[in-house]
Amino acid sequence: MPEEQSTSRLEEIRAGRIAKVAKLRALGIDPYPTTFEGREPIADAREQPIDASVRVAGRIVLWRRHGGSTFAQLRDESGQLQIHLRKDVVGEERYELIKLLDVGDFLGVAGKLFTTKTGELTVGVEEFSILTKALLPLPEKWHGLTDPEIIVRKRHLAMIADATNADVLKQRAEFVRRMRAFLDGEGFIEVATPVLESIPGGADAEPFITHHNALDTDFYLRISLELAHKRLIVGGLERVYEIGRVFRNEGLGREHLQDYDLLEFYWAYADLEALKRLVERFYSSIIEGTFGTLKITYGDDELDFTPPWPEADYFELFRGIDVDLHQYPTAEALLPVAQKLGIKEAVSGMGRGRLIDVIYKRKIRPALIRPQFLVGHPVDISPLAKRDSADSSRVQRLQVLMAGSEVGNGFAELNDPLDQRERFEEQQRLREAGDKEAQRLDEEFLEALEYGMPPTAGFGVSIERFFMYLTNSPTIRDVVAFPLTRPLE
RNA sequence: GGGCCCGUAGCUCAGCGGUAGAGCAACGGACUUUUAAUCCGAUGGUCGCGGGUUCGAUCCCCGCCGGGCCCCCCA
Repeated sequence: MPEEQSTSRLEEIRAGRIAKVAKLRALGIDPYPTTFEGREPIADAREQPIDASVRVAGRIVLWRRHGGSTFAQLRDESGQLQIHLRKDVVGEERYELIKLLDVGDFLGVAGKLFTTKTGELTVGVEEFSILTKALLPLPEKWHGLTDPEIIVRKRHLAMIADATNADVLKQRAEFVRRMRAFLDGEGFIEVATPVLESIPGGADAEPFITHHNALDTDFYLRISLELAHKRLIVGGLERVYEIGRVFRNEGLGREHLQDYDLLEFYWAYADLEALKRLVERFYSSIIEGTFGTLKITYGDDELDFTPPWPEADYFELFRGIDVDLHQYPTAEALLPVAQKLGIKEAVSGMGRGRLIDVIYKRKIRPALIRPQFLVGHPVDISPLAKRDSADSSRVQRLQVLMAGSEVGNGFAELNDPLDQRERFEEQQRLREAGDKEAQRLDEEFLEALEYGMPPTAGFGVSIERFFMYLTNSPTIRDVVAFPLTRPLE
């Protein structure tokens, strides 16, 4: 006697639904018709008066059969509406078809609005037609999906189970739309620059490597947009911006992705003060436009973006932890200070910039909660920014901070080609000393600067990072449709 | 890359050395205004994968795979 074939529940359900598809076809009904003429969004239908005829379509998300009468919930992108099917209205033969329907299927219905005795707005269905037969069952109606792995790997399913997944994506679209609208309104033009680069530049990060077959050459995926934009400024454009995907070969974490959308803009003949005022107006516009307020809640914190924002000075903050950066002009001098502060990742061989950066990120940044500018960074951590004319160890730079995190970075762009070359050479030395994220010397960029770049202010912000904080999302993956996952098998 | 935790039915979860359970969904039936509808019935499992210990492993041990949180890196 042969072993009974083990069939999983899922396979049984799927087989049962495929059989229903066949039954529908046998009855001359197409389970996958092309359209449903004259449909209106459910949200619009809900605005209609009682007794109005409506024609709506959507996914069946709830299904309650009571013999000769059946209630169901239909959901489209705009909303959800109850429908009521009655044997005596649609006819016995049509009513039998509901046995071939399942939660998850798409249905189109026409009928008149009424209110049930419990007060729920409902379509009294006169006609209905199946629009799409689903083969796989939906998650459980009460608890929905909670498995974080499925939520990330099968976002489409998570969106069906919980529409707030889709709401975040819609809100992000609005946020980005307002970014463009603001910058367009300020006379910036949107440009597109290459994703594949010979030398990745403009940021401290490890790149991804890819290969071009026809040229038989390796290329890097860009880590920022900066250098290409400055070449456009050299070329004569005065206000440019781009919203583009960048790629950084780094670890994953609650506020880190390996690919994300960076907004950068570059503004010729503007200085740091002008940039601050523009950034305040820009953030006010996109935040208030998208969320209807400038007061944002993140975790336990109330964050108010109403300008003008307070300003914190980089060197002052260090003095606040009893470190005068001017007293430690070299890495060797600074290292014992970092170690005394208990920063375990401070080791010999690190450059001065890295040491300063790690002290800042460990001891200072976590306390910068309210929206504010951070200004006056050391030149060591800002190889592309113009020096402060009053103190050449510092640069004309601003960062936007909120909730202990960076949500914006800009500076007066370094346009002295000889100084830029020296900064790159210093970065080069750091690379050779083992700093994988030190920047690379880009001859083409240096040559462009030698043709002359007007005084320029530039600014960049990670859209996902910023948006994560604005939406009070616990992790950055929550604001991305399909975050990277390890492949299965 | 390191530390801790998790993986049982399509989904949400119990069980934790002795023949694998519940709710929802699905299947058959009753029910023409329900709201997680209700009621009756019958199903459904390589207990992530591979080794080991044991008379016996979903359970204990080791390894692997996938995931989460915290570090590291970074916006």
